[in-house]
Amino acid sequence: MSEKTPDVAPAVLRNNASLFAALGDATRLDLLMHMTTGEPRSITRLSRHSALSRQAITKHLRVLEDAGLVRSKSRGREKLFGLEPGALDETRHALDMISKQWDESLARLKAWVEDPG
Amino acid sequence: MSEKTPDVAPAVLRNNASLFAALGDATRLDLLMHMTTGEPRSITRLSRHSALSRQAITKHLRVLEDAGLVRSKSRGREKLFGLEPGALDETRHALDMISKQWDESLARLKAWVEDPG
DNA sequence: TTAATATGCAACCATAGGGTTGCATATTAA
DNA sequence: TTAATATGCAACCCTATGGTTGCATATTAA
Repeated sequence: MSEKTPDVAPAVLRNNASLFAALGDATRLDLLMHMTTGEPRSITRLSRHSALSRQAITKHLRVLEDAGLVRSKSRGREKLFGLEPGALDETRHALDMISKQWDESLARLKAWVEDPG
Repeated sequence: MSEKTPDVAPAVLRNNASLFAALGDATRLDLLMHMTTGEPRSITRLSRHSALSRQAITKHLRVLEDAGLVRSKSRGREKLFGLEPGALDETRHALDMISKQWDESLARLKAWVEDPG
């Protein structure tokens, strides 16, 4: 740490690892997108969009729920999944922060960046 | 697809899966944060911050590079890694998009959201 | 009551992911 | 030329992850 820049954007980002990991799967992103429209859906219904088994979808939904991206509610024999409000806010904020640091850092290193090879 | 809402925010997000996956690891987030300060660093230097072996760090750096988050340049016997400008922009944009959809969707379902359990 | 539907649970499988160590090779410093 | 430094490559290991199938159980519809 001998830089002139103080260590902003510290451990913050690190805490988002599991959230990013949850987003790091195409099937789960598909599920999220389907949920981005209309009312909460049952597991069976969400499974219809996919070629995967219901169990596979169930597991993915659990990952999303653990990551706090999704919330579930049991209604009768079915379990409805919907989006968790504000779940992405924190992550977006973290990304904005690091992105800002990024730009500042790069501005200082313009010369190297422009002649990388 | 019998909803009244058209399927916006389509495959876009899906394409970011590998990028999110790359961000979904604490070690890699640490590396990124270290790179967010100062000039490009060699593998050995980046390894010093961690308890992991140089090889482990090398692998992580490769993942970051494949995801387009980082760029490397060989200088003499060492390989320097630095941030890839604008790498996060696309992702941030995708997140903003889905987040917007999210909010709209949730607004429509306020009743359910307010009484989840 | 009976049949159909929606899940949950558990056992299993194969592969990808994260780490390590040892050895070879290219640069740079003495 | 020799020694030290920075990487690359490859073989292994163990565990997590993503999927499957079969069976049990709770609800709802006939």
